[in-house]
Amino acid sequence: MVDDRKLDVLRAIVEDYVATEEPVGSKALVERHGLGVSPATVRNDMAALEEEGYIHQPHTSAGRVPTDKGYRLFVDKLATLKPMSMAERRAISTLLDGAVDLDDVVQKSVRLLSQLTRQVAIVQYPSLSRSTVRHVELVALTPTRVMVILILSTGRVEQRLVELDAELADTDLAELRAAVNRVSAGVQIAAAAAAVVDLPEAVRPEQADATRAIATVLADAMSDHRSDERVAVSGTANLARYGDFDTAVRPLLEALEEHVVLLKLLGESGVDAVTVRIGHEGPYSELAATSVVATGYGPQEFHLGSLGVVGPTRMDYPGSMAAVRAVARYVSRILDEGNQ
Amino acid sequence: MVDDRKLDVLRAIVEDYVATEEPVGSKALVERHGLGVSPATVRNDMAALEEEGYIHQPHTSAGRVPTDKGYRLFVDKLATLKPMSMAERRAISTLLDGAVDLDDVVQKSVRLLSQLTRQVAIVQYPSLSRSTVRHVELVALTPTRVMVILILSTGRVEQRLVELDAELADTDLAELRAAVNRVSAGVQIAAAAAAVVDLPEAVRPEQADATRAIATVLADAMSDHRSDERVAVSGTANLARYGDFDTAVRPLLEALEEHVVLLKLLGESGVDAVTVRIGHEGPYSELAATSVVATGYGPQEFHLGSLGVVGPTRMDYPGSMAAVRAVARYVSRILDEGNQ
DNA sequence: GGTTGGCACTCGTTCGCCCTGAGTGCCAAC
DNA sequence: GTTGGCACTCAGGGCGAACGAGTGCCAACC
Repeated sequence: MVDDRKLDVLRAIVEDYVATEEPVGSKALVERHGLGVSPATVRNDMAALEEEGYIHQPHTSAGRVPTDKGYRLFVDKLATLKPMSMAERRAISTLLDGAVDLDDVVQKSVRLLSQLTRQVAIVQYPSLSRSTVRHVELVALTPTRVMVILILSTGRVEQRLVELDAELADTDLAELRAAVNRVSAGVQIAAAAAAVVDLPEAVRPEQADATRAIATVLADAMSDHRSDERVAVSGTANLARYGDFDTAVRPLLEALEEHVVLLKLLGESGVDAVTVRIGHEGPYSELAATSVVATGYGPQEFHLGSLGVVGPTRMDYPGSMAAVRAVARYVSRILDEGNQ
Repeated sequence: MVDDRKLDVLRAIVEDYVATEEPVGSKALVERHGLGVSPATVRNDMAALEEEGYIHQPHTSAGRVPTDKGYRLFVDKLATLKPMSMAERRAISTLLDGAVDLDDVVQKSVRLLSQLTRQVAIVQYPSLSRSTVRHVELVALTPTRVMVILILSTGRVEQRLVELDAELADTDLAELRAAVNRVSAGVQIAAAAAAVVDLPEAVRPEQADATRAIATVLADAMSDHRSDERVAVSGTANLARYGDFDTAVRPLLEALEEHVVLLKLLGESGVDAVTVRIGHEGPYSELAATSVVATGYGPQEFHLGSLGVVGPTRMDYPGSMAAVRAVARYVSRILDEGNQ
């Protein structure tokens, strides 16, 4: 049975442990929080909490430390989001409003998030596969060299260089450009890729070769999942505050190099729903000492990407959750504005 | 006086210390390197080397450790570049030949460099300010919304969105596009920016407003030094091998977050000239324990950007220098090919 | 029945101690 | 100039004692 006071005790333990990084004992607990009961009572509660697996004693003569299960209960039942201070809100909006392009938005958000939370922040670039094609531009750099530029609804731009076997007249290029845009503008990227590869059959024979070359590259760019894996990371210096280097910092540093791993960590939480993954709950056993606080972002509740922070299980969940949500909302808003 | 044998002794000390991370004594030295003299002789030389400041004794009963000055002498006089193995060469060329665009080249090189050297690798994106304009594309997304795309000689693409006060006809846009390209194609970016701002006066009055808006944005993008500061970093996990966390790892992690700092670290060594900055020789006193091995890259000896590695002063200089040079050459070659 | 104060007990941490051994500097001999 | 010998230094490791934070349990209390 977990009654109210036991929850209070758990909350106090989590808060103290997060603040001090040291196992917390019954006496310190009643002193620092106005629990209104004696240390002995708290000890009884602690024994019960330990029995049920919410806290744990590193060794007999030490205080208690929350377990992953304990943090989970804390997050689910106890954590009320810390409201962002006015100054913080202002910092977010002025910083992000000044962003000039998509890259800039991502860079600035990730930086901001790491500063707000003093954790490692991760922001995924808006997913390529979920966006639609806004425009395709073909630019002849030389008569046999065409730069293909793909502009997506998110503001993302991809470019590729194509070498042609034969020269392509400007008028042909213009025709081709029109044709490509006809079948792909406004269309989801995967569908556009499919439509584009069918193009060569629809054009005049003398354009077929060039069209085929360009269509191939374009389809390739549209289905290039490499760019789906782009993420920005900031705040690795905050890892320096970690206690145990080998079990906590090193695996995390390694994970941060692997963008695929990062994306899996972030997961796919819905827009406006902050997900918390605590220690072993995550997919990687090496990261059993780290937690992830993440959420999705995108205009109109449409999931375009994820962002979040990673840190030690012993982290400030309420604060991180609030910051993650606040930044995600601003990013969503900005993407929305750029898109109208 | 530093004679040949003393240099041999210094080289042996550096090599052993780099390998073992422990102060090296006279006995171990004669055993592991065929110096052909007795430990006592080596001790005399060591005393002399210490006198002259090339090596240093952490405490009385310990072996010797090279000083920054010692590493400097080692690098200047002693380090012959370790030739890359055939396998390494092949890895470099196959990896980098597979790169699809500029971003990809940079990402892959930085990754490669960190793997080859097992250090933190840094690659600066080709400098915006040194490139020329290859093409400017104007795309009307809506009648009052124009996407400006700037394609540079390095393959870099910048894009900006412009909102117009009034609608702009397609024919006007085409005219404007032609005019912009006329004054800026092939021109160094700073000059192009200047030329573009003069455009509004050359066009028909009814286009002037739109032209002005577009020219402003374009000039802004051309002179945007923010993007000059872009760098890619990889291999931070290698920091985990560092000994002292607080004096070595933390300041470096912090520096890695500050791209401006990184660029200053990389410096501006000439293409094909590998520069080594050892410990305190660098501009930041907090980074007194780290060295930088860097070089410039760019086609035809033309400096477009820098790349290099940072690591502890106790690092494998010959290996790092060779890897840095090899990667820089490949990158230069690729940029050159893309440009012909 | 839950709460409290008291008390014996546990055990990780810290400190001081000694010892060991790697490495040195110096000197006399070659 | 090189070498072997030798006394000296001193960081690091191992050991044991003292310390103290924190506990569990029990009897008393409300």
